[in-house]
This record gives sequence, structure tokens and C-alpha cells, in this order.
Amino acid sequence: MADVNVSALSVSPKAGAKNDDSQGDEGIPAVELIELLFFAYRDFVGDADEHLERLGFGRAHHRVVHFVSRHPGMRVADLLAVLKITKQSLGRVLRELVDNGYVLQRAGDSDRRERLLYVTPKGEELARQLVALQTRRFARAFNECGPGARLEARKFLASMIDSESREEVEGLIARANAKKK
Amino acid sequence: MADVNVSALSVSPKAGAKNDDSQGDEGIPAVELIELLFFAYRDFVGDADEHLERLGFGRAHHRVVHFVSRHPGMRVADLLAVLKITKQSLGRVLRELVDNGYVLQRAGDSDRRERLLYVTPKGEELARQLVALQTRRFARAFNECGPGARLEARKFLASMIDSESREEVEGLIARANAKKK
DNA sequence: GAAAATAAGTCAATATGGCTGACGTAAACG
DNA sequence: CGTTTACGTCAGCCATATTGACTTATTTTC
Repeated sequence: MADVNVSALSVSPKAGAKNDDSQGDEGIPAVELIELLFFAYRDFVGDADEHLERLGFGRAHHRVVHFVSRHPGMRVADLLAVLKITKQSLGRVLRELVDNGYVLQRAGDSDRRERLLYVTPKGEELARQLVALQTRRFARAFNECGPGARLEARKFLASMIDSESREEVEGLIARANAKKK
Repeated sequence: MADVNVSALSVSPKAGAKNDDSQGDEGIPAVELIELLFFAYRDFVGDADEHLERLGFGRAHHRVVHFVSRHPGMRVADLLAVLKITKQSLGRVLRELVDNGYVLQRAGDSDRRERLLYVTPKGEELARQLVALQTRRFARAFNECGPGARLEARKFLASMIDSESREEVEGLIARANAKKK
């Protein structure tokens, strides 16, 4: 990273702050959290990026395979709603995944206009590998942070989501867990 | 988000898991955390995206203004190292920011090949506004999570960063804090 | 002092992943 | 039968990233 003048390497929360509220140093400036989240997310998606690159896929493919794997039989419209992208953007990515045998589409039973989405075994395996990579990162992190951190992180992450979409996301996760048992 | 068949809306950590370790439900599957991080980050950057859009800027501009504001006088090479992008990618973005009076460049004192980067008052104000937006999101989150969460989140986020880059990032943050005092 | 290395900028071509608008087709709804 | 819905697709645009090659200015090295 080059050395932009190395000094003040005191890693602990904050050195010369006027924050001295008895128990815990809660005076961590938000700008630190902003930067840490930026770098953490970059490395987090980096795990998958490497793997995907070898297959000629990108992040867009990742998201599709992931959510289709978690919600087998979901409709194209549902996927669009989750990803919040346009039909046209999804189109190319979905076509590539179908062409390469990672995803398949079947007309809906009750409504044959619907193209229900499923991952093939190949797609399921890809999704599994990608989850495994990122799971490893979480495992390492919680291993360092000690017990309780996992639950705390879950609460924290959920709280960072827009309050308007939080319930939708929690519902989505709950339904996926229910399906896959 | 459409209704992909609403059922099993049990939001609590995990319903039918075999995880019954006395005290805490630490059995939160990593896939939940993966998805929560995805949605949390999307909303997190969304805050800034809206604001930037009105100025005709994108995320790339955000990152540049942010880091230059935090590290006044940093060299172009340093910025490239932090952002891990190429000189060519940075080029356009930097030019636009300079042309619009958000960033200025000055030749280095000791080495006049260097173009040291500084934000103008206008750039500083933009950086401040963007930090304020994201700070608000963190504040809301910790308000919900209760005391201690801030410190926990800081540890968690730092632990999510690649171990090889963690020290660099911590050093970067420490140096920025030291500078701005 | 000449040669080499370094910091930065730039040109050109390319890829990815978004976007809008317009239009088509099949199926369901009423 | 006409309208709406679900999906797909064509065409074009934009932002952000990439690689490779080259220039300029300056510092360092021999």
C-alpha cells in the first residue's frame, strides 16, 4: 500500500479522544466503520470473484445462482424484485447461465406464462462452493471475535438495512430456510 | 418484493436447528449473514449514491473524494494502492473532480514529479455530507442494537478483512485519525 | 553528466453490468 | 374478445473497470 508516512499505529479504538465514559470506549468514529465496511465488503465479494472469473462469470451471475439456489422455483419477476435490476439486465446473465447449464426454466403449473427458475445440480454445486468460500470468511472472523459475535453481527447487519426493506429481507431469509429445511 | 409464497415468517435466528447449546443461539447459518451483508451494503452505498447522482458523480468519485479528504496530500500512487484500481481508471474520475473544483493537485515539495492530492473546501464539504449520511445509518443501527454493539461491529468488520491487508487498513485509519486530530 | 528508474498522464480498445425505450408473444383474466 | 400480465428481446447509452503502449517530467544511480 506504499507508505504514506507511517505513524500513530495505535490500533485500539481511539487514542486521543475526549471520550471517557467509564465502561466501554464507544467513541469509535463512524468514519472508521465506514472504511472498515468498505474494505470488508471488498474482500468479502473478492472471495467469490476469483472463483467466478475462472468460469467466465461475474458478480451478476453469482447473485442469480445464489438466489435461485436458495429459492428454487422462483419466478423471474421475483428475482428482479430481489435484485432490484431491470429485466434487460437480468436477461443476458440469465441466458448465459441457462446456456451453460447452471440454471433451468420451466413453465409454471398453474400459470404457464411464468418461467420458474431452478438451478441444475451443476448450478447447485456452484452456489454451494461460493457460499462455502464466504462462510469460511465469516468463520474466521467470529473465531477472532469470540462467542456471541455471530449473533451480534446478525443483529448489526439486519439493522443496517433500510427499515422499509428489512421485513422483506427477513421474510426472504426465513422462507429460504424453511424450504431447504 | 412480490410474494413468493409467504410462509414461515419466524424471524428469530433459527427455527428447526439441532443447535441447542445452553445459552445462546449461535447457530445462525452463514448463508443468512451472507445475504444480510449483501443487502446491508447495498443500502449503505445507496445513501451516497442518491446524493452523488445529483452532482453527476458516481461511486468512483465518492471513493476518491473520501480518501483524499481523509488523507490530504496523498500521492496518486497511494490512492491507486488504496482503491486497488488502475491509473487509467482513476484518470477520468480524478480529472472530473479537478475540473469541477472538488480536488486539486500540487507538485510535491521534495519530489516535484509527485502530484499531491487535496480536496478543496467544496470537496471537503461533499466528503463531509457523504460521511454524515452513512454515519446516520450506523447511528440508527447501533441505536437498535444497544450499547456495546458499536465496538462489537468494529471488531467484526475488521475481522472480515483479509488478514494480509488488515494491518494496512488499520494503519490507514490510524494515520487519518492522527492527521485530522 | 548520461542512463535508468519513477510518478504521473494519456490514447486506444475492450469488457461488464447497469440503464431506458420500444416492441413482441403467449397466456390469463374478465 | 379485449386487456393485462409475464417474459423476452432488440437497440442504444452510460459508468466503471480492464490491458497495453507511449509520453513527459523529474529524480536517482552509476
